Amino acid sequence: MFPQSDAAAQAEMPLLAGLNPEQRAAVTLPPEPALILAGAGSGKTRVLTTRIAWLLQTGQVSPGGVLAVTFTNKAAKEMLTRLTAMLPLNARGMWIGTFHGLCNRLLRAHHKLANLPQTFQILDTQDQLSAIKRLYKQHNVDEERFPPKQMQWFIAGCKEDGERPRDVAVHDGDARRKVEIYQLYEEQCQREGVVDFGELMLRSYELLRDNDAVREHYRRRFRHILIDEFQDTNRLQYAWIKIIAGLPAEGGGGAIMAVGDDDQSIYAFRGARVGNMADFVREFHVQHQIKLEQNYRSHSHILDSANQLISHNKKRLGKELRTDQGTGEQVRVYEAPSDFAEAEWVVDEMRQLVKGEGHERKEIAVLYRSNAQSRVLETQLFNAGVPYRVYGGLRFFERAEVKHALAYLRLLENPRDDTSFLRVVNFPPRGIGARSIEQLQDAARDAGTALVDAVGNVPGKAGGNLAAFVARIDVLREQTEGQTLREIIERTLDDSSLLEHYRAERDGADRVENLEELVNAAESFVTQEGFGRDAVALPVDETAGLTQSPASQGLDPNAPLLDERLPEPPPPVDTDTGETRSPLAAFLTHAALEAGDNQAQAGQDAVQLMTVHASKGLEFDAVFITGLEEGLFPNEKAMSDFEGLEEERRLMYVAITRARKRLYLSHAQTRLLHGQTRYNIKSRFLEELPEGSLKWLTPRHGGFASMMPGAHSGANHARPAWGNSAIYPDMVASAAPLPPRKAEPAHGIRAGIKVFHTKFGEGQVMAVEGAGDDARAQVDFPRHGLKWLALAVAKLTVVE
DNA sequence: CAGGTCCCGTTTTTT
DNA sequence: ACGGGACCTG
Repeated sequence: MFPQSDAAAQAEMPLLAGLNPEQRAAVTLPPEPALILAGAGSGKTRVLTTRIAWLLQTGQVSPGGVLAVTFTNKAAKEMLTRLTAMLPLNARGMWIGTFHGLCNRLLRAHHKLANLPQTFQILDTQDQLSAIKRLYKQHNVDEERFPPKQMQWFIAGCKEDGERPRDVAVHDGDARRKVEIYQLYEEQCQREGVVDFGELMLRSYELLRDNDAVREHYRRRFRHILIDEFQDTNRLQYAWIKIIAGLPAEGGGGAIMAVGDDDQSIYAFRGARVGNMADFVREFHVQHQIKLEQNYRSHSHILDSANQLISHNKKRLGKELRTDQGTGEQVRVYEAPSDFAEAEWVVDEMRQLVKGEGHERKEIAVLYRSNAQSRVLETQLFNAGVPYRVYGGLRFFERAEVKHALAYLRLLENPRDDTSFLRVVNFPPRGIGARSIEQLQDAARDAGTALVDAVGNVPGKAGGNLAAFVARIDVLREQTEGQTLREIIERTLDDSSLLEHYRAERDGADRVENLEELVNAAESFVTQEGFGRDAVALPVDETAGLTQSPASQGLDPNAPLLDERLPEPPPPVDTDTGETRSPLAAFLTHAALEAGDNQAQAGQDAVQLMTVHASKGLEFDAVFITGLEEGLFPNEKAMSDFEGLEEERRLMYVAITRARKRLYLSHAQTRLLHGQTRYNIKSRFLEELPEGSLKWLTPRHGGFASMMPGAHSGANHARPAWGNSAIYPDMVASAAPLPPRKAEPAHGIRAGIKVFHTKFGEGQVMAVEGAGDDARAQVDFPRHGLKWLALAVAKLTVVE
């Protein structure tokens, strides 16, 4: 699109220096729909940010015309950081954020049109569940019949499909009841002025769908839309993109760039639809598809392994990673007799990496399929005195004491937030028991009001206590009026007696610390997000600016002069979080949309432990992928269908591509799971790797089908001697003593052997668990698939 | 209201 | 095995 030669373009565009041809092509695509297939480690974020910088620098767009959407706050922050490092620019006008963050921004700006109070609060998953449970009590819903968790899943699913209660197809009585509950839940949320995560998306989608002026306004404004991790979008998110961009058929569908990798799609279980990629190409008439296949991360033994593994998937858009970095080391594979021994081995290897080869601990990661696997590893690391860090678990803003404090703060903003009301009405305890609360809830239901408004209807002592609580909040609200965020929070912690309560508690020290940390978090929020500087923005009026024609609005001061006039960014909301409200309100939104770090002891040079899912997007010099066993990885629960297995394989692909220089793969013959020893055979994924890129640290034998020699007849394993000595004579010395073990099961069914079933025919035993009458075996029948069979019932004969 | 007991679930997770 | 939540009792 530029007439200059490459060299000339580069001279003028230092931004483009150092990009490979595909990357440069992607960055400089014309303003038309495009799909970038970005392989792992191919410089995706760099392309995205350089694209934006290039568009700005060449004057094709002003900051206000950019909409960039990510999934996580981390990714959004990263994009913004890199962008501001590239170009000195005012990031204010840019809309870079997560789907939910941007939706929040839209809804705040147009709260009236969206039929929400400006102070609407956001329910996180916990809050949502408690809201549902509360609803159940009010309407006598049977928790047994409609488990709240399931209901929550149902509601989230409906919203992800864009369905309101009236849109849900009903086939039977149970379904009708579920939809009724969904309806009641919606009414409750509306009454209380709260929205859940799904609602943020759906409500803003509907806002755009139902208001022509608003929709047209944003379509005109956002001249360039970029979407990261497109393979992870769900149905509603894609619909949202379509409505904000406009399809070509509707005269829209201009410069929209979707970046993604179908091979790294690992979130189908939470609604992600890889199919959106193909739909996008079709519906936006995509003419530009670019594959980024040059990998800048890993050596080629590692990449070859990843490529070969993923080639076993049938459903792919097709892509192969390559590198200039040389072959590097082979992938090391280890078979351990037990999960315990596997963990020991991991720790030994790590010591060698750190002490012997001078690797930093934080450059070493141990990945596993499920969180339960971290335990053994942690024990070993702890005993060996190796500093480690586990990802996952409760995040800062999800901790009980922090949520209590936030509940008080939310009541200051919105007294009708019943979820928050109930959370703290008697916490710390102030003599308001279940009885009083019940009375209050009944009164509120009868009057059709929020709890706070029904307090006057509760007679006697209970009513007095409740009134005292409400008065306390009211006084706090008045007294903190106009104070800084820090002052508000400190005062709230004191006046609520939360601090006092935890200080008096025996094990309350951590909680007190977290509450103090909350003050710090608020403080850094204020400085980082610029509150206190110019937080008091214009009044929010969603019609302002929409009725006027763009031409009458003048130019964006940041916009370069172009022959084309750019519409001014929409008036009201435009700080980083889209807030125009008080710092407190902004902070509460921040807390709800960004739950904070979930890793302990940050900063220290520690080995990193995490699930494969959590590792996506990260990279390390050395990576251990542990527990490569059938049933665990690929996980049996994910393997009910073909799609499930392919997703597991993509998960393995993600895991492999985390490693820069060294990759270790391991599996254990036995593993303690849910208090029982399970006998697992090694993962099929190990068989799907290129033999030449692997280095077996333990003797290799047999294939997928022939595990555990010596186990193919019932007679052999009556021997209590746990049998590696026969198979791996060289391992006896090095292997750690095994933990005490129960005697061998008498039924003679063990993982790896072939059995015959009168109905299903011949099959292979994948796993055995339980003992005595409870013993069951998972058998893979060629014609019938995986089955769990109770050994006391099923007639299985061992096939020689 | 605290403190004990029973029972359930236990793949992956962000917002 | 183990932790969290619901439920019951003193």
